[in-house]
Amino acid sequence: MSGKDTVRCKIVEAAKKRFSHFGYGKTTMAEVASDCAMSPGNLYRFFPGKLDIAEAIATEDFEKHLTSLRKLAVAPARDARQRLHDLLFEELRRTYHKLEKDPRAYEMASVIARERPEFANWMLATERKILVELLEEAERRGELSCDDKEYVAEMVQSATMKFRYPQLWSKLTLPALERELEGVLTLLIQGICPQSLAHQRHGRVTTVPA
Amino acid sequence: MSGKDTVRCKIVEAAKKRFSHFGYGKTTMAEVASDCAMSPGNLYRFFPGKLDIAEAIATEDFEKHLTSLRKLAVAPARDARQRLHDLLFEELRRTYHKLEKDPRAYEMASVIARERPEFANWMLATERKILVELLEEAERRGELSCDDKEYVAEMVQSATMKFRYPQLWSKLTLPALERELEGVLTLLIQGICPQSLAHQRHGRVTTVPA
DNA sequence: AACCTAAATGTTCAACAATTCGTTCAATCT
DNA sequence: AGATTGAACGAATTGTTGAACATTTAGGTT
Repeated sequence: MSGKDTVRCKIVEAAKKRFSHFGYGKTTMAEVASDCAMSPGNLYRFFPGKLDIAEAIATEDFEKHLTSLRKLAVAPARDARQRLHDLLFEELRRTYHKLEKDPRAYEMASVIARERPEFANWMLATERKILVELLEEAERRGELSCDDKEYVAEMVQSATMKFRYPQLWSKLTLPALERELEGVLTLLIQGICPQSLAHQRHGRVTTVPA
Repeated sequence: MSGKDTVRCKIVEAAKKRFSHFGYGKTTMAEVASDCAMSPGNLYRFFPGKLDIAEAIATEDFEKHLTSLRKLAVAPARDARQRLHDLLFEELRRTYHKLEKDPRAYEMASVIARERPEFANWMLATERKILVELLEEAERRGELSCDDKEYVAEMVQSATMKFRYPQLWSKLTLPALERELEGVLTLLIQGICPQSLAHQRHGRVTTVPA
């Protein structure tokens, strides 16, 4: 996205340090500017505003996250259920730990979510594409089949909403959240009624019971 | 719960009018008291505090809701999927319309949720009992079977969290929410992979594919 | 001309003051 | 004695004001 040592990148780095150390609200444009040895006004030649710097940081972080999700979605050694498990748990743990370790991240997340709802939508839609990839790969391998994968992916996201920004919606601990996610995942894969006890054993899912 | 024209009931009725007309925050204890032709101090012989009056109103309302949910959970003419559908949709529509029609209700809901988290937990647990009833009834009828019904009920609630206080977590319209809930419900009942295309047709669920 | 600065501007925010309101309780009434 | 009152207290809320801040822009520098 942004070249290595461009001015733009310098600004993002400076802001990253300030934001994570003092928080978004307590960081002034003047401080970020002086860290880059420039005047506050000059920042506006590179970013439309303060929020856009925060968005750039969030985007950079999210892109990193995405590549690891993409790997999990099509991992050769794991079956469909395991891959979905890996994906959802990676998501849960990443955001949980991020918000756990510094409450500054929480502040940034809520400011962006409030002021730039379209950004959150973009992230959701991007991750949905990965879910679709997972479903397509599963079909290719004959693990499961469903016709409208975009729709199914959307519903999976809807059902796992609670685990996306965990501490925004509940005060549950990570183990409690993991237990719930495991349960929801099982429901999503198998339905409420375990159709075939044999297949259920190893969580294997087939298109048509043998 | 509370007899018809007791003093306690008079207070609740007066508060109900004030709260829904002016909002919880803009209603003073003095006003409620004067509506009941008594002094502010006397209210405290009947309620520990202002929040407890709001809680009494919410409880009364919730109890009404509960009886209609209980009927839906064991309706004789409908199969398990339909009953779960009815239950979840009733829940969604009720709260959506309640918060739609007067934004005062929204204020009350969030004050209670913030100040009295145990109340929200109690509501969730009470509704979960109804879900368990539904599952037990389904097993009796041979519609589906699962061993730990308390656990399954908890997971169903977890997966449908988004639809419980709709406008608290998204700006979606009612039709959009209904479409999503329908999709999540299907996933929960059938799992991602439709095991038997024949059974899937009418959304019928059986314990073991014939 | 491209790049940057620094002062100007209008908005946001925090600290403080004033007021209102929930709650208590000593006094009053029945 | 038990029920009720209403003045009194402190917590919370509101209103206000001044400083701090994000953003703009008129200039200066190379």
